[in-house]
Amino acid sequence: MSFLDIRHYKYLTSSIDRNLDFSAFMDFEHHYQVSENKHEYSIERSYFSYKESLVENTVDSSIQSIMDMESKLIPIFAQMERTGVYVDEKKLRDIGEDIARESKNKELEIYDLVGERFNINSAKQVQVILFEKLGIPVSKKIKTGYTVDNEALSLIGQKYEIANIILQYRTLEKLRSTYIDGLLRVINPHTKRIHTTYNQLGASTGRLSSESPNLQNIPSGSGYPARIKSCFCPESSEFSFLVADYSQVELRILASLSGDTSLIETFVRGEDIHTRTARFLFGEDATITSELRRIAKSVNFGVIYGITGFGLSKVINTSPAEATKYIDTFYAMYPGVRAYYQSILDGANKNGYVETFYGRRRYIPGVRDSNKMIRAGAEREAINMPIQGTAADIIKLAMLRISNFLKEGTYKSRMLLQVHDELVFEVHESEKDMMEKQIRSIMEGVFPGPLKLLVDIHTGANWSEAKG
DNA sequence: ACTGGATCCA
DNA sequence: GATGGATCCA
Repeated sequence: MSFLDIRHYKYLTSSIDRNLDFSAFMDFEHHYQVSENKHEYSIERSYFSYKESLVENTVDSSIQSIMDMESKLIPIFAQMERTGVYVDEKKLRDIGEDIARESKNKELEIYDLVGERFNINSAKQVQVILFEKLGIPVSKKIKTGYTVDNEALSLIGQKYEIANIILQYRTLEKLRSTYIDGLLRVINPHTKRIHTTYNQLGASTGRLSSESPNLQNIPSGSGYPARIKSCFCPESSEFSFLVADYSQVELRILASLSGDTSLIETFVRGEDIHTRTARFLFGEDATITSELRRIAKSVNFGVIYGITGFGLSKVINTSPAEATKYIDTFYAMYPGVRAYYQSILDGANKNGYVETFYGRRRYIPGVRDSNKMIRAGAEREAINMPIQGTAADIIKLAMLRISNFLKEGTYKSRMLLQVHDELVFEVHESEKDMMEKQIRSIMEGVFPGPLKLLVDIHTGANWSEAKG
C-alpha cells in the first residue's frame, strides 16, 4: 500500500503556505471545494491522496527521493499516533496537586507584597502593578506598554523580590495549565494513552511538529519537569522506555556539510565542542568555567541560527559589540563555516531555494527582497534550513529503517515518539539489549561521510529515567 | 528580531 | 473567535 499527501509535493516545490489544511489547499491550489459532509470528505481526501491517481510521473526528479520517503512515512506516523503513549494518570494528578498548592502559596505571597489582589496571569495587570503602583523603572517597550517577560522580570528581580515570585508563579502555572490539566484532558479514556497528531511537514525545514497535544515540548530538567516526564511510562512492567538521541547532531552536520577541518577535527578527537569554542574565544590557556562554556555554547548554536551580534547579545546578556567580537572569532577559528554559508546564500540567490543534503527544498523568495530587514531574515532562514533540514531528513530516514526492522521480526517493542533529534520506544525486557544495538546501528548508519554521527541511548522505567 | 515549532491566557 | 504576550521544547 502506498500513500501520498498531495500537499507535500507543493510544499516541497514552491513557497506555498504550509498552514493550509486539506480543504483550504484544495480550494487554493485546485479551485476545488471539498464536501462539508464528513463521509464524502474522507472519500475525497483518500481519492486525491491516493498515489496512483496522482502526480507519480510528473514529480520533479530532484525531489523524487524526498517525496518517496515522505510517502513511505505516512503509515509510520499514523501507526505511532494510533499506538500512543501510556501515561500514569493518578501520578500526574498527584503532581498537579503539589504544583497547585505551591502556586497558591506564591499567589498569596504576591498579593501580600503588593497589598492588593489582581490577575497575575494578565501581563497588562502585571505592568500596572509593577510600573505604576510600585513605580519600578520600566524596560523595553512593546505594543501594549512595557514588557514583563522573563528577561525584564529577571532584571527587576535583582532589586525587587516581587518580580522573582511572579516568575516562580508563572513557571508553576505554565506547568499546571499546559502539562497537568492539558495532558489529563487528552488521555484517551479507552486506551488510557495519549495520542498526539504529527504534522508531517509541520515545519518549513522538514521537521515534524506535534499537536493535540504537543509531545515535543514536554518540560525537561529537575524538579517538577522530571516528575511530569516520569508519568510517561510503559503500561506493563515487562517493558522499559528506551530513548535514543543524536548527539550534537546539528553541529556535526554543519561540520560535515561545510567541511571545516577545525570543526571536524574537534569531533573526530571526541573533544567537547563547546569547550573547544570557548578556548578559541577566551584563549587556549584560559580556565574554561561553566559560565565561559555557556557563552561558547550560545555562540555555537547561534551560528546554526544565522547569528547576529544583536541577537547573540540578547542571549548571553552582553553588548552587541562584545557579541560581534565572539562571532568574528568563531568564523576566524572555523573558516570553512563562513565559506559554506556564502555558498548557501549564493545558491539561494541563484535558484530561489536552498536544499538539504538529501535534496529537500525550501523556497525562500525573501533573499531577493529589496527590503534589507526582510532580506536579512530570509538569509538567516536560508542558512539554518540545510542544517536543521538535514537533521530532519536523517531522523526521518532512521525512522523508516527502524520501522522496517520492527516489521520484519515479530517484536513486542514499539516506536512511540519523535522529538526532533530523539526517538522514544517502549521495549520488551527480552528484546532490550538487541533493540539498543539495532537502533543505534540504524540511526548512526543513516548519514554517510567521514564524520560519524553518534547516538546516545538510555533505558529506564519511564521517560524521565531513560533521558540519561 | 539568532532557527524551527505549540499552547495557554487575557 | 482572533491576536498578542509569554513560555515550553529541539
